[in-house]
Amino acid sequence: MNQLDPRPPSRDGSATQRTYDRLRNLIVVGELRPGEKLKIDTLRQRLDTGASPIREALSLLTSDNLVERIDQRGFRAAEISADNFREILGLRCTLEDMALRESIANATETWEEACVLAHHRMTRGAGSTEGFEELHKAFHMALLGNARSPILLKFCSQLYDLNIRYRFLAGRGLDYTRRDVSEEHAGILEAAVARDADLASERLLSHYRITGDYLAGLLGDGQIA
Amino acid sequence: MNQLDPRPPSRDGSATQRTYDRLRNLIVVGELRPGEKLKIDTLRQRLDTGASPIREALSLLTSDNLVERIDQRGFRAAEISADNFREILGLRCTLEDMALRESIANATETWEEACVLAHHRMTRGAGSTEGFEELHKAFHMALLGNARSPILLKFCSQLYDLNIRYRFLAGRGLDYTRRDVSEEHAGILEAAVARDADLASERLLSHYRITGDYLAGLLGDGQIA
DNA sequence: TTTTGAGATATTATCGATATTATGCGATGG
DNA sequence: CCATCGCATAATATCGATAATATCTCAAAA
Repeated sequence: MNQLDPRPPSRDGSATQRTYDRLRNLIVVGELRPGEKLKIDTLRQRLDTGASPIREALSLLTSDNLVERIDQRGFRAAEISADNFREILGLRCTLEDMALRESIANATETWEEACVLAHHRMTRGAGSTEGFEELHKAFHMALLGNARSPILLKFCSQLYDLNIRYRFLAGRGLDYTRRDVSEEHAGILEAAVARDADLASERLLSHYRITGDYLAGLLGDGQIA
Repeated sequence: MNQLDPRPPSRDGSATQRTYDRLRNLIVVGELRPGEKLKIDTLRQRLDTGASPIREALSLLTSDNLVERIDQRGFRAAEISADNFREILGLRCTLEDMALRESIANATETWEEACVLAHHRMTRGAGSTEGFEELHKAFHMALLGNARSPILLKFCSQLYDLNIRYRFLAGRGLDYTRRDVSEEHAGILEAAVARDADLASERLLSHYRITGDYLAGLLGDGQIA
């Protein structure tokens, strides 16, 4: 009877974790707008949970640069700016280049298969806009995942989220319908599987910069706010 | 024995902020050992505050990689390992190199003066082991401080703390009495003020690697645990 | 019209208590 | 004698309430 409880193991962990995930998602997809005040009580109602998990989740998101804590005046969703976006893009290119090379340097068959699998799932899920972003991130992280650098990977993951937030703010799917990203993804995967670090990195960075420059343009025009 | 904060009025009145600062310090200087269970109630007594600020501070420290949160079993001080240290050292070299070059590229007289000032204060404070580390970090951050990259600087600051923790665990002052670091600091400052990015970066990284290799050796021998 | 300040309101930060969950120990059955 | 189960204990995660703090309103004075 002890271990046979039907739900506890499968049921998601703590309320804090759930709240953290949900809040992060709300901010990343732009449902909580940049600069918006995040009132504890409002969120408490909206997510149907207590104040403690909310506060803890907001604290964690502060460290992810998705939320800003203001003196003693509570929290707000992080502001956006062209400078901020450029910094994210630049750091991402540097850090992912590093991670990708290290990942390829440690290449194993297991890793290779994980990449192929993640890519397959991503292409499969391309239909539903909803789950796609999750799979897209999974693919990119799978590429880097063989780097034995947990801290570096954490940085990359954080930067990924910060970056994708701008894409959502610009309107979802906006950039992905304008060119054939599938082609780019396939190219990156191919180079990685071939253990060609230089080529893979070049393709990866180009992949980022194309989207990045486009978004930077929108930001400059004030079309994202 | 256990010296209370030399600067107890941690500027902000928030109990959370105070608790965060104090806990971080306790972990960095090794008073809370790597892997040690961090029981809420014990800390609550020790720091004389409520459970909420403790939890919030621990959450923040989790994001700094100084504390690990275990499923539903609370928190513990982050473990240490040779791999972890090597990763920190490597990342630090890469990121600080980047930040330093950007900082120098944006060089202004104000920044230059801030660096000189920070250096002066550090040499002045070299006597008291207590305040020195604070000033030492301030000097290093001042060098990087002109880079217009808040996220990058935040990463550098985090990595600095993670790194210095290993130095404390090896015994404070251990490495700083073995060679003339003042000389190294002066050299870095000189190159930075002269706007010579290549030279400054070379000296900075060498500064890190000398200490780093030494500590890596200790870790390998199992002399740090 | 603009500025200033007191009171009222809203919101946060913090505390104390409870319920949930893990852990350790001892008894029971193989 | 060893392994397993269940109970007692301890610790955590969460909630509800309170105290501290900021913000807003609006009237009065310059």
